[in-house]
Amino acid sequence: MQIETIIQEKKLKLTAARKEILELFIDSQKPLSYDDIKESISMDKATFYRNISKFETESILHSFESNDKKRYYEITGTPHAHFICKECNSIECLEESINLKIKNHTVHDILIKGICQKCMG
Amino acid sequence: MQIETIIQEKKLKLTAARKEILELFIDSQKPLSYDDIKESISMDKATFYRNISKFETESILHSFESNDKKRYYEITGTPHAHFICKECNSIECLEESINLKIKNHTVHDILIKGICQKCMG
DNA sequence: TTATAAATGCAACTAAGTCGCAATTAAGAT
DNA sequence: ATCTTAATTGCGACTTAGTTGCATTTATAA
Ligand SMILES: [Mn+2]
Ligand SMILES: [Mn+2]
Ligand SMILES: [Zn+2]
Ligand SMILES: [Zn+2]
Repeated sequence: MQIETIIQEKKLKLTAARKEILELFIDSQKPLSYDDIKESISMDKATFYRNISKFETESILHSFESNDKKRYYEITGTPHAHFICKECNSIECLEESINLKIKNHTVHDILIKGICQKCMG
Repeated sequence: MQIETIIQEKKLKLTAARKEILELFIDSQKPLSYDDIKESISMDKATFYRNISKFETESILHSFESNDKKRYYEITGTPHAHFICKECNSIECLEESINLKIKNHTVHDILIKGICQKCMG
């Protein structure tokens, strides 16, 4: 996944901030919040959120609200559901695809909440 | 569903605020946020949230975070999934039960996000 | 190069929810 | 019926995630 290619395809300017953000998300195996990465990036949070916003409208990233009031972002790739632990707030990408249809509705995401293995003791 | 019975079973004090909150949630066909009902209640928001919190630990209510940064609460009854429209933020209770197991995880809730009938045009 | 629209940093702001504290009240004991 | 006391309440101040206005900077293409 080439950052320059992604940016050029969407006709966006390739800035240092955008490179930093995309590198982080491309390398990450799980969704990240601003809070997760604020120490690893050098831009202002306004810049972070404005770029995230643009990446979302361009479908480069997508996001969901977790249980902890934070929004989590990840690269748009193979669609998959997420498991959120209500106890430790950890998020797992579920690779096993869930086939789910609801008539008169278009399903985009599935979030499953419960207790993860660690927290079950 | 008798409010007095619910309160007494959990050994809570029956206050005016609690009556107001429970009446609203018992009558509602869908989950509600503080913002949805703040005009309909007479207590302070701190009182609302403290009572909601107590009701959640007593399993009288349960809640989830939607797409709009607000938390939604509903009476704990028959377990069911929720559909959240990403466009209009409306929430629907899905009565058709979804059978879903993930090994080494306890599933409590399922949130499905997408586009509702209204928003599909 | 230079022009210019887009992007950035900063600070001030918003909105949902939380907390400390003094005053009030529900409910059991007298 | 009144007293006692822990639980509950209202208020205001606070926290936290994210947003916005504006002056400055920068990526791109003419
Ligand atoms: Mn994922
Ligand atoms: Mn419901
Ligand atoms: Zn966990
Ligand atoms: Zn909708």
